[in-house]
Amino acid sequence: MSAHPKTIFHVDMDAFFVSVEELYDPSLKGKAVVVGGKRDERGVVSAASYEARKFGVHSAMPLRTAAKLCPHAIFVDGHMDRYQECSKKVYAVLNRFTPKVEMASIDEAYLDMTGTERLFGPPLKAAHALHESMKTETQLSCSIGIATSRVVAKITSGQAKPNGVLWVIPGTEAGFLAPLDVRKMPGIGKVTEKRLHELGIRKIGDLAKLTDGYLEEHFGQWGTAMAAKARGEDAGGWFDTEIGEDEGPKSISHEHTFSEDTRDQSVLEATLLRLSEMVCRRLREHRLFARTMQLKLRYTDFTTITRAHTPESPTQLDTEIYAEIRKLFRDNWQRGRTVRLLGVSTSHFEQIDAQMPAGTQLDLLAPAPENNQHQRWGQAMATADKLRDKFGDRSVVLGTSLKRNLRERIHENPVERKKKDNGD
DNA sequence: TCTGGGGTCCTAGGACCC
DNA sequence: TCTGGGGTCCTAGGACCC
Repeated sequence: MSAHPKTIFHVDMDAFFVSVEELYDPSLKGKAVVVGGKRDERGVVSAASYEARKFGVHSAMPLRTAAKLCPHAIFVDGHMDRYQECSKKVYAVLNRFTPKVEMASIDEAYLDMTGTERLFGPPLKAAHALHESMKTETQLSCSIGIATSRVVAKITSGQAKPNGVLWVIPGTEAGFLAPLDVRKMPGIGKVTEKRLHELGIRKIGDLAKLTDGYLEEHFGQWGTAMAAKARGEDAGGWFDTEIGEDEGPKSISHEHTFSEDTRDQSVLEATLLRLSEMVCRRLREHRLFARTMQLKLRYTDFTTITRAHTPESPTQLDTEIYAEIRKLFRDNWQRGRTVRLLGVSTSHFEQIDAQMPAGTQLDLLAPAPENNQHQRWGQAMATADKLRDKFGDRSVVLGTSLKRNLRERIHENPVERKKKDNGD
């Protein structure tokens, strides 16, 4: 332990999706509520109220299972836009306590509160003030874990749930962690838990006792990191990074599970077009250009494949991304085999500053003749995005001439175009 | 019980280069 | 010509998280 331990808060919203739904429909309060879809739909539970949890319902459980366990539960669809809105309000509250905030997901955040004593007093006092502000300003309750590392803070907030504040006094980390099941450790899931159990390791304390050598032998690099975490240290990887650096997304994806499996090529390709458009729209919102495009394909029997391609030049154009995705699909789909899910993912981003005078950076990305086209299409798509924002996704479809044009470009053979670009 | 959708990180192998 | 070793990029799959 260093001479000046850090003070890390992990703030975790209680039953976030359910609580937000209750804000919109107060009659849900105190009832068994399941967020994620209708009781007879294909899908899983996104969140369950504490009342529903009493019946064994938990997130990631199939909706139909939840309906059997808790027949009187109220099933509601998720509303990501609402959760996103509330998440922003949560962030605003946190940001008043320290600029070193990092949203780890839509409903949880890490705060580096080191050195804020003069402003907010000792950790517990600061945490209670934060807890109070959160309640009054968002009408939502949270739990707060306080510790000297991210790992321990995260585990602590879990122990504090619901609606609690818990502080692990510096120096007592190992003792606090020792009696907990290994499963409580972030990063240890079903599979690793089973492997640890087979080795007779059940508690975090068991883990902390083992030598680095033993763990590395069985789990590689991950093993030594686990041992350090069991002692309460943020050992390498993401946990070791400073709090508050916003790095932007590393991948952007959309996927869709059909309500009924299909082998209809036109349906499958229309879905891929839609997913490509959704992905591209978000690329443009983030002003990102992607190099790697990945297709995900899940058959009825749940076997899943991913196929990726990384061309030289990055893009954010629907036409180009769809053309790649469709090629990957046609090359890899076993024709006639029914499909359960399709997904489109992009990664390997390069950011191109929109303020830059037109034609400087872009020249590097596309050969001269293609370049103007490129820019015009970029502008056209951005305009379409704006229209959709104004009038809604459903009501505004690409105009017919634009659409025809789009179709023509999609049907261009991408391989032929590439050859031309290279001057072959 | 018949298994969503959005992400992150890690591993392992092959290609390719020096 | 009978083969080393390291680094980097790419791909595929999988564990894990909310």
